[in-house]
Amino acid sequence: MQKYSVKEIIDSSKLFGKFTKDEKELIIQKSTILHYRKGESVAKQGAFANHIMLVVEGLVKTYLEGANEKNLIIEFVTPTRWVELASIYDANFSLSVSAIKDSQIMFIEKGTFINLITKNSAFSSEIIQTLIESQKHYFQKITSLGNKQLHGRFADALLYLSQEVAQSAVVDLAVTRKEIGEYAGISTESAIRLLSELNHDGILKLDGKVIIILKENLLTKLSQIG
Amino acid sequence: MQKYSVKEIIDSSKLFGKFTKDEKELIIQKSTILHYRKGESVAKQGAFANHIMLVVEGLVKTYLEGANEKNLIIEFVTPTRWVELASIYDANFSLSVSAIKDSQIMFIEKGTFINLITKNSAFSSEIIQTLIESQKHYFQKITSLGNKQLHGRFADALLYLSQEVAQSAVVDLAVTRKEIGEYAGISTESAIRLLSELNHDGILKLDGKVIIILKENLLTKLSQIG
DNA sequence: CGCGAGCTTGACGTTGTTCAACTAGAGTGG
DNA sequence: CCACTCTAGTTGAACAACGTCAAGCTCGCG
Repeated sequence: MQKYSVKEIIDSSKLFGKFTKDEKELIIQKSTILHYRKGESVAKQGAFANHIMLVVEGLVKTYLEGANEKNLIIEFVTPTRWVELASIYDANFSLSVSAIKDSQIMFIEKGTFINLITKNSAFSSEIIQTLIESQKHYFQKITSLGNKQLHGRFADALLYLSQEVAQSAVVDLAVTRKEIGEYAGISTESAIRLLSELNHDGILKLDGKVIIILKENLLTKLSQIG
Repeated sequence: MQKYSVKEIIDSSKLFGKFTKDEKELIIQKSTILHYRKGESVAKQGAFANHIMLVVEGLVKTYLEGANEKNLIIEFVTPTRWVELASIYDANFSLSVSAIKDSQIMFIEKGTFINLITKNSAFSSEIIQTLIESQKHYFQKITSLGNKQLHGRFADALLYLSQEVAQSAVVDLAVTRKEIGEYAGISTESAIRLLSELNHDGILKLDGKVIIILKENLLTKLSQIG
């Protein structure tokens, strides 16, 4: 796997396009990239947060740790996206984060980040827009969990994985059935049963961990019915 | 009910403390206060949004309209708080809003609001903080809906109503059992049954629509158990 | 080559919604 | 002011939806 440097990321990602040369230099000084193995924990819900995280390479999940050993996955984060932006103005992480594939995460020192927000209003507007974008995602999750049942929730999960994460009808992520269930808010067994049911009905095709969506419009219908 | 003027609100609420005299003057020119009767709709999910809303007096609810006629209440908003801040950078409302009590809502023209965010970095930081604060609320709702059952969800709802909305052990809002159910993500009948169960067990006391929390620590325990 | 994690399937039990019927109180029009 | 209606609240019973449990399988990794 290619190892990225902070400079490469800052020069290539449009997230940093609004910054001056000096500001970029500052970020480079105050940032570092760490490497995580598949399965490794990146951040722990409740832990002290003093950096802002950005996925540079790989795939991570963010999740809420429930009372009864049950996790609820909130998001699968791909490059190049912020992770747990809420930690900007929050001393502790609201979510846990762990790597699904081998991943590289860039950490920016929090004070520097806050400084940039204050100084650069174009950047702070972007952050606000990103937060609002996330908010819409949370509303979708709340709708899914709150007033849909099995089929609707599962369809939501598949549509999310395909459209938002894989950005393809071919969902070739290293995601387990358990994780699909934890994202959809259903049991692992239900996720498995639904997958094979939809496979059987020709709505999708299974090939090991790879899921190929064949009839997205039917999934959308399932999502709407609830 | 006292009728508020925009000027009174801007002079008295700390939300506007960071603005200069000129900025305040601008807001006054670009804002208006409207009155809503109990039950009236203030904003409709999906509708075009060109103002930012602030509850000045009364009580409103924000909710997601589900597929099968089921609403899911996201928040009960009291004075003086922003409603549906997401509409800053979103053309359409993500949520519906309606009045639970007779209410007064201040509407600020969106362009002006965006302008203030850009010009006044202290204000934009505050908006970011408010958005992050909401985010934590959404995570609580997701946890509640996603991995708790009846009792846990209901306890979450009561604790929210008492601690966040009423800010008192005496919950004297004009909220119906149906609305409590719609907040907790359970059926109206379940909400009723749980209320009378907890009443019977001495954990709370019912007096018509008024709910008095007697043993908050037990509710907290129920919430944790799930 | 063996072990464990992930996957799969069926049977069973629990949980909570839905349906139905009834009561009480608040609002409305004659 | 009274009758009427409609909404909110309440309770019990039946049923459907899903999670849980158990058992066996497969595949990849050490």
